Amino acid sequence: MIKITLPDGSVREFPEGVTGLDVAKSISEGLARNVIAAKVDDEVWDATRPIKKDSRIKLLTWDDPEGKSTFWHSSAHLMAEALESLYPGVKFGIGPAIETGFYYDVDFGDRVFSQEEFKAVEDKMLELARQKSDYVRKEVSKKDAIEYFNKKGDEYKLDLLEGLEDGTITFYTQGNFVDLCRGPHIPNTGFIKAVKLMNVAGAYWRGDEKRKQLTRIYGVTFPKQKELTEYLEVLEEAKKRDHRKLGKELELFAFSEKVGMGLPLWLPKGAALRERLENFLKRAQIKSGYSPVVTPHIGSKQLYVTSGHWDKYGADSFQSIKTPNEGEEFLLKPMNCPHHCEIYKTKPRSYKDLPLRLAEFGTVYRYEQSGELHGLTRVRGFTQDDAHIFCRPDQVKEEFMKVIDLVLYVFNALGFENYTAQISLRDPENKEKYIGKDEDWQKAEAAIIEAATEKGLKTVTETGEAAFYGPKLDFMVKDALGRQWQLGTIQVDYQLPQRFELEYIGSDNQKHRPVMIHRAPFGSLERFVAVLIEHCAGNFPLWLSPEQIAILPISEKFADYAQKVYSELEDMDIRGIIDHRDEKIGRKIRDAEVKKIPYMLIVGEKEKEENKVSVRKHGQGDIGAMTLEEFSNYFRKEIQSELNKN
RNA sequence: GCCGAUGUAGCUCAGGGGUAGAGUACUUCCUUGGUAAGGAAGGGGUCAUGGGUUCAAAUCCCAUCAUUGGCUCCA
Repeated sequence: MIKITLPDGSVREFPEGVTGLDVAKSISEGLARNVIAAKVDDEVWDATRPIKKDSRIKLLTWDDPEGKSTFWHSSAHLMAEALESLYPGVKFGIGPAIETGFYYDVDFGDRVFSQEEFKAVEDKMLELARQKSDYVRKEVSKKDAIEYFNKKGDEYKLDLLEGLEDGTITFYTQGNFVDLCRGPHIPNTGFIKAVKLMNVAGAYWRGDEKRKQLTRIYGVTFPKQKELTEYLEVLEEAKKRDHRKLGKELELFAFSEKVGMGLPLWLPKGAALRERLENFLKRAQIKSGYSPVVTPHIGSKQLYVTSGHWDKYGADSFQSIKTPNEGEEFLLKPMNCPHHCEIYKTKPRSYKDLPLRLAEFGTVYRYEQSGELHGLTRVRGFTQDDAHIFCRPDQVKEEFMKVIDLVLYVFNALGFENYTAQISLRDPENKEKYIGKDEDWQKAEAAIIEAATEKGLKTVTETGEAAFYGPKLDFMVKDALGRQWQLGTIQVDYQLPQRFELEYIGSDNQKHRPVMIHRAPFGSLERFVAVLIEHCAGNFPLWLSPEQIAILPISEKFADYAQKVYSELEDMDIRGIIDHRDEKIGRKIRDAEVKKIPYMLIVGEKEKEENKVSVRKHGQGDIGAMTLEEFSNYFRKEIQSELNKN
């Protein structure tokens, strides 16, 4: 007999070789039907795998994240089985579960697999699922495994096997499909009730550009049809929030083939929004001791040779601008830091001058690969809300924490609550990818981790994601379709000050080297606006709305009064439009609602007489008549509360 | 950059080897209407661009460009 400890702490005895499923059955039949896998001493196991020693176990169902991922991983196998039966001879790469769903990388040989064939594969998967084939785990020797895949002719599995130790290799079989797999899996295919293939894409084998490109098929499955339907509805909703769609509908920005790909054009309404964001941050930065500066859009090539960027990115950038003079070369600036370093150098600095915080909304240009461009989130020309803090080494942590405060202030004012802070450290295995001394890296990494911990940020740490000159902390936010984007960033840099030979005179009257902190709370205005659009589904906070009010005269008889209201509001710094069209009020209201204008002011006979406006709030309806004075107070109060959230 | 998909009116899209369609927006006229679409008429497209096949191409084929889903990349 062995002792099994359940999550509630209770201990039960079972014969050796008991399975998670057996344990579930001993609790209730209902639970047993829903058990997908079992967590045995922190490792997820098949629910049907015998347990041989005393263990803690937790039964996993669809409601557990690990249950879902097991379910989807098994679904990937099911899809592979379907593909193998429909397209004999296909070869398989890897087929993991992902955040929602799964994919499998498949080599179809010369055949092109397209979305047209999804239906057939889905049907086959459901047919196979209905057979309720068990997922059977089998330990195999490396020799036998190699022999099996040699015979099958699957070079990808053979490649994977090379990296595996003999004695740790397992196969899983369901129906006619055998796969090299660590597991775990759901008990049988019958759990899978709803199947939807999402899309196909190319993916390099092992993520290596130089290797063969496989066809990656994405799918998602559910234990109930209803859950699939709900999931698809959520996706539909997300599409409605897509900033590319809303940006066009709300006339915020546009792209032009003639201007060039990845170069956004800000339309009047988008520009208004952007300017408000800029002013908001500028004010906050002045309060926090930043000094605004302005630098040109190009810089001599020598500037970037000094900074090290030329070496690192020169070949993959917009190429240099030549002048009529022989040998004179300039680059469109891809970042503002080198310019700011030169500002630092314009005069000798004392330790008493530090920290020096130079801020600039600097527009930069980067040659992103064409396939990388994406709406406003990935463009070739964008404006960073950049600043560089030059400080003494002993000030790094404090400055870092102040920047975190500023970023959180911005996020709060705009209602971002779902973000994670990603700490990116260097990959200790690949030190040649980075410049600078080990000692500096260690100091910088420690400072970031400490600052983030002290501020109580929710963090994830990624090794190998650091910039080439230093570690960083990025604030990550998801877009409407669940794609993750980097917004604010804070980076510690010991390298540039060295390359530019920046110095300050310490209290000891000796020369010292300052540390530089790069930071951008928005990241880029472009990406920030994109994420903001999706975050609020185009219903911007009142203070940011490009058009805060729409004045809707009942008929053209009230055009004069409407104009008077408009001018008075303008004096109160409330902006908007008058709808002078020859349309009925119902129509004007509808159009203003569709344009997501926060307030509609309806003016007619009644209002003119009483010198009032009838106020209608977007998404809510009529909130009654007010004098302009009353409306203005109401309006200001709302803006106040928006900006003072927390 | 790579693999797949897409490109028809300002916008959303239907159609499809025999010379172009809807809704909406726009213009004009009628209507002066009180809280989410009043009525009528009209203008608007080298069917992304360049080649090829064909008596005939917007439609089929190829290339290019752009968009898009991913991959790789992201100072």
